[in-house]
Amino acid sequence: MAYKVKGTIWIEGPGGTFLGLGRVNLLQKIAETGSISEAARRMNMSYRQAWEHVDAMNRESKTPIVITNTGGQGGGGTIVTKEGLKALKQFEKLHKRFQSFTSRETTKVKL
Amino acid sequence: MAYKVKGTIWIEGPGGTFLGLGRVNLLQKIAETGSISEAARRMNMSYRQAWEHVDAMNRESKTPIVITNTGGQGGGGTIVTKEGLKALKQFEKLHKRFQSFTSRETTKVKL
DNA sequence: TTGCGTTATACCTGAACATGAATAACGGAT
DNA sequence: ATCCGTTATTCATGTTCAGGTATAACGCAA
Repeated sequence: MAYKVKGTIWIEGPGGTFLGLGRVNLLQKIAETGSISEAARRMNMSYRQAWEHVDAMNRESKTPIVITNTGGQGGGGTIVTKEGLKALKQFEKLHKRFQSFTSRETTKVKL
Repeated sequence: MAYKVKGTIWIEGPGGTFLGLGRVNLLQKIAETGSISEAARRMNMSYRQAWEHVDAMNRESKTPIVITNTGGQGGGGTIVTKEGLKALKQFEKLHKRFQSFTSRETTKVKL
């Protein structure tokens, strides 16, 4: 069986993508480190790209996904809200079900 | 429910993408018209892009998906093989099941 | 007031990618 | 031999996109 069913999946809000796999990974790193910069560094992602993801997520969400603080001890930081963690967990489950779907479909492909 | 689960899906061969929604639409048009050029015209796709899709499909398939003829009455043309039609139908079914999956998952999203 | 690390934003440049134009090759019909 | 519409391929160009740099704003600590 040389063929594989592959795909990508995401949750879309009224104005565009809300949550995808990349953003979920980023959210996890932010939750761990409390910092967008540090999360970006660990993922080998530019700060700018990370910030744009964060900004887009907040724009697509009624309730904030992360709360950022500028200035203060350590320069500031950002925390992932309760709603952010909830969305994160929901996407993880969705993604697992999607992975089941693709591998199940792969076994069905007869070419 | 403002959020929707969206995604894309495709069948991948050893060397890259074999069949996706765009290629399936193109295959259908080729089967109808017997011509890559005419199919491209009807889809508002450049001939080059259409030809590259066709070439890639044949490269990723053990048995040819389309057979092209250059020269002759009408300048030539291309036909979709039996295996091509089979692959086309299989992808259509896969895509329908994927659409069911995403709409089912959309109802599960609680944010 | 100065220093610090973070958030926030603008700008520039190089690379990847899509597009369109141009052209050759082909082979049956007239 | 010439014409025709198609397949097949190359080239130049334009446009989007990621990357890096640079810099301002912020607010607490010393």
